[in-house]
Amino acid sequence: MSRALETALTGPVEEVAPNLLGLRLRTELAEGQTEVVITEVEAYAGGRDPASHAFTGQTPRNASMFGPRGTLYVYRSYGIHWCMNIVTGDRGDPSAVLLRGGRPVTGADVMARRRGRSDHLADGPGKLTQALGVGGDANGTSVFEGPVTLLDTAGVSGQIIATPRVGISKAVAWPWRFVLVDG
DNA sequence: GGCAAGATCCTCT
DNA sequence: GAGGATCTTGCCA
Repeated sequence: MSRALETALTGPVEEVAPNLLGLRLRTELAEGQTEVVITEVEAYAGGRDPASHAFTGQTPRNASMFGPRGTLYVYRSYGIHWCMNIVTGDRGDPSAVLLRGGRPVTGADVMARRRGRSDHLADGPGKLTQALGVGGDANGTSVFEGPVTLLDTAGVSGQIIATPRVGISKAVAWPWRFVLVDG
């Protein structure tokens, strides 16, 4: 694993979240290798964030958010989609970054097969997990060990903008959504 | 044991 | 632009 990557995940989640933009996320499964550049994230600050799933404390569902830094928290959204977070807090601190979107760089054909279409492969939380083949079995695994692996930046340049978060009903005004735009 | 809400996506009009 | 699909979790009785 890369010490630099672990350092990039260390600190207040709202400062760590933009660090993830431009990094690569890779899965290597039977269907083939797929890799995206992370272009959209949201910060969720666990116990001090009313919009976080961990705000009311630890439950069986969100237990992986209380794991060590780099743990994946994967949950089912609206009974249909999977959404993926990377834990950034120390063990016991459920701060995490929701991965909302990415740009395919490797294995776009594999993603298209998984998605059943060739456009909009990973431009949303549910689409990203589907394109990468990530599901509930990845919950609790570490991005430093796989099967979902966080990799260093591909040298992507761009501008980072902060906006309010999407799809939540609490603390909606906090500008904790970060987007990488071409620069 | 029942109920309400949810960090979404796709199709159709 | 609007609405339906679909199901798990957590809370309350």
